Amino acid sequence: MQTIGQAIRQLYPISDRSFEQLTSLMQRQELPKGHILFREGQVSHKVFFIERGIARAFCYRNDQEVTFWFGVESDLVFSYYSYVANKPGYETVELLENSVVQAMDLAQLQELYLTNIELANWGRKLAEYELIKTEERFMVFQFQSATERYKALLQQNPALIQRVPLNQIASYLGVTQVTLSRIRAEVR
Amino acid sequence: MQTIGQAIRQLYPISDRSFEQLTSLMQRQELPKGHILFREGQVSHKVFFIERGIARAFCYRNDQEVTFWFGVESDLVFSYYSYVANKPGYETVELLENSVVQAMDLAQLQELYLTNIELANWGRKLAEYELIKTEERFMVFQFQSATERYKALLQQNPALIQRVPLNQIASYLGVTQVTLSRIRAEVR
DNA sequence: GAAGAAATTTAACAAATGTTAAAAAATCAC
DNA sequence: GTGATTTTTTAACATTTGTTAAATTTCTTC
Repeated sequence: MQTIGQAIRQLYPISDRSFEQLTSLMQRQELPKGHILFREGQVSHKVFFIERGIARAFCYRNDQEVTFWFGVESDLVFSYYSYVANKPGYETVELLENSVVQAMDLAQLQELYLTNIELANWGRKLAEYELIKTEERFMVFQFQSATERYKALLQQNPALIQRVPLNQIASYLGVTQVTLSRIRAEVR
Repeated sequence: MQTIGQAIRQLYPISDRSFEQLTSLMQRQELPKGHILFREGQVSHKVFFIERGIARAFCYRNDQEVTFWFGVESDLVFSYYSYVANKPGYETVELLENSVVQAMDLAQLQELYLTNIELANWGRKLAEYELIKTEERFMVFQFQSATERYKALLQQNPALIQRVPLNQIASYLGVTQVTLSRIRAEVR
C-alpha cells in the first residue's frame, strides 16, 4: 500500500519544504463505517485522503441511491463540483468501512496554491489526473457494454466486489441489480 | 460571442503581463473543414482555442466512429489524456466547418506554468473546470435516459443539432441513429 | 430544376435490459 | 446453532434499444 507521501510526490515532485507545508494542513481522523464525508446540497470545505477504508459517492435518482464512484486506499476524496464552482455539491460520500483518513481544509490549501508555485503546479497536476480518470470512466460508459464493464472491474479491482454490496456495484456499472446478477451468471 | 481574452480571464483573473505572456504563445490559424487537429495514436503537442467553427472528437469502436465530444466557439481543444499522461491519445479531433483557431505549443505553455505562479493557478483552474465539465457529462450518461439527454441537448445547445449530422449526434448521445430518429419522432 | 448522392426516417424483428415478485443463499443477532 | 434479516439470484413478462433493410427526404452538382 502506498503512503500518503508517496502518493503526493508521485503526482508531481515537490521539495521537502513544500511537502512539509502541504502535510502540515492534514489531520488524521479515524472515522466509523457509515460516516458521511460530504452531504448532498452542502458546500464542501474539506478534502480527504483515504489511508485505510473505502468510500462511495452517490446521488438520489427517483428516490433510489445511485452509486457512481468508489474511493479506496490512497485515493483522494473531493466534492469536486462544490469545490470548483463553490456551490452545493450534488453527491453524498459515505464510508463503507471503519476508515482512517487525512483531512485537509480547502481554504488553507488554496492559500498555499497562491503563494507556492511548486504546490500550484502540484494542484494543477492533481486536477489534470483527476480529469483523465473521470474521462476514462466516461469513455468506459460510452464505449463498453454492461458485461464488458463488469469484466473490466473484475480484472482491475476484484477486491471491490468483495468489499461492497452488489446493489451498489450494479448502480456503479449503470445497470439494475437484476441485470448484474444475470451478467454474473453468464460470466461464471 | 466571447473573445479569447474574455474566456481566459473569466476562468481566473490574471495580470496584463501574464496575459501578454500567455497570448504571445498563440498563433492564429485558418483551417478548412475536415482538418485533423489531433490524430488517434499520436502524442499531442498543441492546444487549440476555437475562435470560429466547430470540432468533434471521436474514437473507433467495431470499425465505427463514435463521437463523444463537440467543441464550439470559445472552447479549448485538448487531447487531455495525451497531454497529461504524455502518451498517444485515443481520439481523433476533426473540424466540422471551416474554422479559425488559436494554436498554442504545450511545451511552451508548461514552461510558463513553472515560472509564473499566476499562470500556474490559471492552468489549475482550467483543469479543474474541464474536470467538472467532464464529470457533468459523465453524470448525464449515468443518470439520464437517452430521451432526456436529447431533450437537454435540444435546450442547452439547439444550434449544435443544426450544425452537425445526426449520426454524430446519435453517437454523442450514446444511441444508434435509428433510436435517435425514434426519440425525435416522439418529441416532435 | 433534374439526377444522383447523402442524410434521415420508418418498419420488422431480435436482443438486451427493466420491473415486479418470489425463491434461494448468505449473514447477523442472540 | 437457530430464527430472523439481509443479500443475491431466478423467473416471467414488459419495455427499450439494436440491427438490417427499405422508404423517404434533403442536399449537391451540373
